[in-house]
Amino acid sequence: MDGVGGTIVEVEAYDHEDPAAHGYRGRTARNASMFGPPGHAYVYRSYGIHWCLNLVCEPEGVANAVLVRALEPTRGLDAMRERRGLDDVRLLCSGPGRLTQALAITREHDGLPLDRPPFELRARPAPAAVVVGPRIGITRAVDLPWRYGLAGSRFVSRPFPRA
DNA sequence: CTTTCGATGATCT
DNA sequence: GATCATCGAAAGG
Repeated sequence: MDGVGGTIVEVEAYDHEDPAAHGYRGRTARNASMFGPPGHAYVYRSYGIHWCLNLVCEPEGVANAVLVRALEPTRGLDAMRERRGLDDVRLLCSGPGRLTQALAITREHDGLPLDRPPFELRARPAPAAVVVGPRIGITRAVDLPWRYGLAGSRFVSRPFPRA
């Protein structure tokens, strides 16, 4: 993504039968890309201020997606700092609205494939240790433990509950 | 440390 | 008219 990026350290799952998901009540103009082919982006405006990035999951035609909530920044740190108006690496991408600002993701990226520029999504070289917990900032299906984080990462948007 | 609250606009009812 | 998968600043302990 334009020379900036990092390692995904926190995501949340949104299933098509999940009352908290945008796709739950069927296809609309906003969530159309959620119903499109897997491996593409679903980007929407949040609270009129922020953008949020989802990775559309299979199967095609079913509204399953994963919200990217935090990255550990690895490339283009200075560009991110400039966009965010911050120096603290820890705060550059530790939140769904923050990482889209740091990466300059907007509605223009909605529906784009994640394996081609400007995106460049790659698999992690080795399996990661993962921690789970309840999702953040939602009002329905609050108890589903569908928030996943990289164990021990200091770059998650908020700490995970202690085991 | 914690809680509260305003910003801001598209989307949905 | 109400809701919202957020953030950051401000105020209170």
